Amino acid sequence: MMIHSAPTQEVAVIAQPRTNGTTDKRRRILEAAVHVFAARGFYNARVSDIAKEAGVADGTIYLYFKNKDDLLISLFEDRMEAILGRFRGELARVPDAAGRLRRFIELHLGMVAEDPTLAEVLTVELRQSAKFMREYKAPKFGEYLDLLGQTLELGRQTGEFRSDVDPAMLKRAVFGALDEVSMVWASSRRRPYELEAAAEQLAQMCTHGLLARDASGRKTGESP
Amino acid sequence: MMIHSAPTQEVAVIAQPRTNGTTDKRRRILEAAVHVFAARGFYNARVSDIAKEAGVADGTIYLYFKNKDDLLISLFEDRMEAILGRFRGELARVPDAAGRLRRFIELHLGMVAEDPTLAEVLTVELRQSAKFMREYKAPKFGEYLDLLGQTLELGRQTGEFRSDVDPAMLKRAVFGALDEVSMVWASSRRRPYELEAAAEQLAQMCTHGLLARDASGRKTGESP
Amino acid sequence: MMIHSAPTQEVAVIAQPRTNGTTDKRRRILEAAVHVFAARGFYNARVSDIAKEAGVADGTIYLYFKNKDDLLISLFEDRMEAILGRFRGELARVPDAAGRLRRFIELHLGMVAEDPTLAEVLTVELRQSAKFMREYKAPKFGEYLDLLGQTLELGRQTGEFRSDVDPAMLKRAVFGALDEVSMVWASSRRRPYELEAAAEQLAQMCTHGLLARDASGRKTGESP
Amino acid sequence: MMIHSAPTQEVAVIAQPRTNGTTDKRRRILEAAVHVFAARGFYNARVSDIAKEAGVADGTIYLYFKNKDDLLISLFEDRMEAILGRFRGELARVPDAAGRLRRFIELHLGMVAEDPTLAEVLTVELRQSAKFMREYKAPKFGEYLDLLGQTLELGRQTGEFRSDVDPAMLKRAVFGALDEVSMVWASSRRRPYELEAAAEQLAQMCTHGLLARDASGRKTGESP
DNA sequence: GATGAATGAGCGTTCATTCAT
DNA sequence: GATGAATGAACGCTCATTCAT
Repeated sequence: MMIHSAPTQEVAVIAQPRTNGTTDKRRRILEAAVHVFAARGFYNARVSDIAKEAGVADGTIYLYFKNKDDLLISLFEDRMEAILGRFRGELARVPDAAGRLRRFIELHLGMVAEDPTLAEVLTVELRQSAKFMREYKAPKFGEYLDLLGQTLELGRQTGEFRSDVDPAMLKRAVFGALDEVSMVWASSRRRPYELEAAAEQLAQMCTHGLLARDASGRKTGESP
Repeated sequence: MMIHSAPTQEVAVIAQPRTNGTTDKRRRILEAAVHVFAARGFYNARVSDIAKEAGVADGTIYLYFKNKDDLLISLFEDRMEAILGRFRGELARVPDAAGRLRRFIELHLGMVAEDPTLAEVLTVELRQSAKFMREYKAPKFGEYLDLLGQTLELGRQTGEFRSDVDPAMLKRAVFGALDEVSMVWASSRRRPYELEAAAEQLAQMCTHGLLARDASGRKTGESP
Repeated sequence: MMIHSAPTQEVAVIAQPRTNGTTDKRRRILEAAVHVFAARGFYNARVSDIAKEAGVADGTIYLYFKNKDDLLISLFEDRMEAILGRFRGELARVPDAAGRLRRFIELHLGMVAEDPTLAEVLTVELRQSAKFMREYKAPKFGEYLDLLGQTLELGRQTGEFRSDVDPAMLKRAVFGALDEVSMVWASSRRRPYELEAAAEQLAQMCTHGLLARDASGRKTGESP
Repeated sequence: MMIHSAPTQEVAVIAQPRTNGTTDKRRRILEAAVHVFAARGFYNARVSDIAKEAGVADGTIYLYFKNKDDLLISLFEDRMEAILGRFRGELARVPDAAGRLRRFIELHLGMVAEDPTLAEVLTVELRQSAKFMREYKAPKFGEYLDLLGQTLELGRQTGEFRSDVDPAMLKRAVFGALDEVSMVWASSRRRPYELEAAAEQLAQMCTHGLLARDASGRKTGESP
């Protein structure tokens, strides 16, 4: 298994082809926002703190983002964009649903291990955003969830998973499990468990728990 | 299965022995806080809104709670107290670990079905609290998680569950799954799935996924 | 002539029948706003300056007024209310249009002489308000202008004034003349002319200029 | 009478002898400033809006004007310069004071009819400027007023007007009347009166109201 | 000269908390 | 205990102005 999943190829090849000033400043602000939001939470984070950490003036932030809310949203979309790209590539390599589910779990927790700070923000602040901006639909996050949903649906249709699995609900359940495990790990100073081991256990639980047939080939009981 | 799990005994027996004014006012404030926090989120909720909804003056809130943070914390502790009592009673009736796990899942989602508003607050705002009050340890919430942890540990020790299950991590995973499923259900105007069905599926996934032996009695592979 | 037109009756009798706290604080804020707006202009006036001058906290202003704009508007309406009351009473005592026009001029300039600071604000800031709040209709100011308009219309209908006078336009002209004369007088440290003399001259110009017949009883030329 | 007083000669003769870039850019900025100040008012106008409308960069404005205030001041001086030239030429053709006064009124309102946008700015924003820049003396505006003042003084000295007319005050009154009538006309979407008719009425009122003798040759009463 | 990205001082407004009644 | 008017610290955001290119 590969938790510290080294960014496979594209990242290794070229980091930032063109570092034009604009992109750079925007990137620095987002980077700073991750740290400050992680450290203080969205509501307690001061825009001026982010500016200071990014090494720009307060006003500069408003050249790149509409307001504080937009900064958080952009952060989500920006990071999710990259994550989605990587996940799609990785999942495509795995043919069976159970394998994909396992890979997803490994990738998710691998990502958390790589960048705990980002994980904290994506994990904790996403919830509030659902509250404080009723209108924000987090499209990228929807796509992320759908990677899970599609995997579950695939397994259901191929008969790999039980016919009664409800992807719309279970994608939330699996995500919720990963998210909580991630948050606890990322938030606590002294890491309470190994993420690699966690990935293995969660993969076991999720895949075994959903399989249509057990190891002996016997059909598992489906809900009536 | 029993999602709309009617409060079994204690609540029915002693409703409110003494309705002294003080307790009543405190209760009304907490009640109002649930609604306002659910509707607007902790940070966007104004103390004066809670006061208005509770039918008391703004200042009165500070007679019962130290500050806004304390109001949220007290809300957690207060509700968790009741929940813990009920859960402990219910779980004690089930002898085996798998059955207890299933019962916990049913109770948790049943609780959400009973009081979605409360679920929204407990579910969403708990996350932020971890952020905004580093010091707050949420003792009752720890006890709640431990009900899960003890069940998992029980199963592990009796050999019902695989020997490698890590209760400290898995209690988080199970809780995360329940929490996310609850939040989505409680937050969306039109309920995206049935909570009863969700309980059944989650119980299946969690119990089957953790069992030491499959239905044929064969040992399931444990992680090396 | 009576420029320093002593407030005839009502004001002399009872100033403020009930000085309840609320009214008092609101009054002090409005009073302070007059001074600060007069001294610095609406846009350069800081809300905190007004608060300081009123002897209240910044936030207190927002208990009585929606925002800074509303403070200016309320100031207009409040002062105009009182002015309208006085003017209506005074004008009713004069039967002929020319006399009323003269009395209006005397009252207007008398008011300026009494409270130059208020005059400065009413005079200068009213213009901008028309600009910066397109929606604000300044109803009381409309009534004030109509006192002039009605006087002109009266004179036109009784034949006292020429039949071609256009009250809608001329009320603006007369007001504009008074306003400009007032503003210059109130704004300049060393008063450039006597307001009493100005009132006499303006009254002469306006009444003679509008009369249907000159002193010899001959009809004055009307515009074709 | 000639309200739509076509720019008599000079403008037709020399349009723009040299369109060197510098002058052109300055001109475009002033032009844009007129529109933006008229549309939003001085304080609500953003320098960047003016730059955009002028088709130049924000910084360019500061190559031609010291700051935003200076832009407004320069606008006044620039436009007044042209206006003064035209007015002086026109007034010189009229020998008697009453005729000149009438001509001034016609020219002023004619100017407003020609360029209402400019009128709005000159009219409304001039007031604030008196407030926000105590030091700005608006020399050209002073000259403009003096055209009126000199006319009144002329009439007084020749005995055409009553001997007690106070030019220093009355020039303000006449200007105020014209200004208010202009502002209302220029500001309201649907023009509330005809400017030509207004000019005629104001000319009547001002001249008749000031004449030393009425149509029958009888001396009008002077103030004691 | 021209640009426009960057700056940062400045201000309006909010709202948790206090305390005189 | 209960009130709610008053407080004032705190912060998001704007925009005139600068200056490196």
